[in-house]
Amino acid sequence: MSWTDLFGNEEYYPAFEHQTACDSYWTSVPPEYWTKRHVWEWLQFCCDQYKLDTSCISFCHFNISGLQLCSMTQEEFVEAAGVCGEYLYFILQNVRAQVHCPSDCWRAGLRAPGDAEETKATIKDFTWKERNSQPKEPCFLKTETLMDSLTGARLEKGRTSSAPVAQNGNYKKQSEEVKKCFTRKQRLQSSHLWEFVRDLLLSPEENCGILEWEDREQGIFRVVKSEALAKMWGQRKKNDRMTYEKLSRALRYYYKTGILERVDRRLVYKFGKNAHGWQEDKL
DNA sequence: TGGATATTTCCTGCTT
DNA sequence: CAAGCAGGAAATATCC
Repeated sequence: MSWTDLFGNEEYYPAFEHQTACDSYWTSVPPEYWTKRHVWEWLQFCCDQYKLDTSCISFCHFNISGLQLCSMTQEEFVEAAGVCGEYLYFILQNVRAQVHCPSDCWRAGLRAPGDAEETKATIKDFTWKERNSQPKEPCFLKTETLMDSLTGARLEKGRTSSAPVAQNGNYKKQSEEVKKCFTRKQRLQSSHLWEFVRDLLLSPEENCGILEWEDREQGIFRVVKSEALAKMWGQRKKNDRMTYEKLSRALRYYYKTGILERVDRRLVYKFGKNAHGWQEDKL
C-alpha cells in the first residue's frame, strides 16, 4: 500500500513540512499510514529537532513504509540506528499514542492499514479535517516541551477518554521509560565538550578509535585521532571551522576547573575530581 | 536585558 | 619542520 494507492494524487496531501513542522504534523496521520517518503521525512525531522547524531543511523534500514516502521521492535530500531534507535523508537511510540483525536479517526471510519479500499476516501477527509480545523501548535523547541511531549504531560492535560494511552494501564510505566530514555538522550547529546569526550569514550560504536582509555580506573585517556575528534565536535556544534588546536585550548581551560588534570604526555588527558560519569562502577 | 559561563578564535612562545 | 602544549586576551554563543 502506498500513499498514492491511498490518496491517489499526492497533491491532496502535500509532503510534511518537516523543517518547520511541529509534532501535530506527525500525529495528524497515524504512522501506520505513512509512506516511505513520510518515514524518511519524519526521520529527518527527528534528527533536526532532537539533535540526533545522524552518523549512528543506518538510513537504508528506514527505507520502509510506516506500517513496516510500526512493526519494528525496539531491538530492530537499535540495530538500525544504534543508541539513536532507542530514542527514535520511543518518539515513534509517543507519536502513535498521541495521534490526534483517535475518536475522530475511528468515527471517520479508519480501519487498520490494509483496508486501503475502504479507507481511501475517509482518511483523506480525516487528514484535511485535521489540517483545516487544527491550528498549528507551537513547535517543540524547548526541552521542557519535549519532555512534556515524551512523558505525556500534554496528553494528561487534554486527552480524551478514547486516547489509546489512557486505555493503556502501562502508561505511567511507559512514561518513566521514556523519561529514562530522554535522560540517556540528553547524555548522548551532552552539550559540554568534556561530556562529549566522556560519552565518546563510553560508546565504542561511536568512538571509531578516536579516543582510547589509557588507564580506565584513573580516568586517563588518549586522543588517537585528533583531527577526527575536532571534526566530530565541530559537527556537534555545527561549526565546520573547528580544529584540534582550538578544541585542545578548550580542554586546557578544564584544568582550572578540575574537570581535567594535566598529564605530561602528548594527546593524553585525565578526568579530574570535578568530572563525573566516567567511572565504570558509577555508571 | 544583562551577567555568567563555556567555549571559540587568535596569538606568541616553547617542547617533542 | 610539523604537531602539540601553555596560557593570555578578546570575541561569541547560550543560558538563566
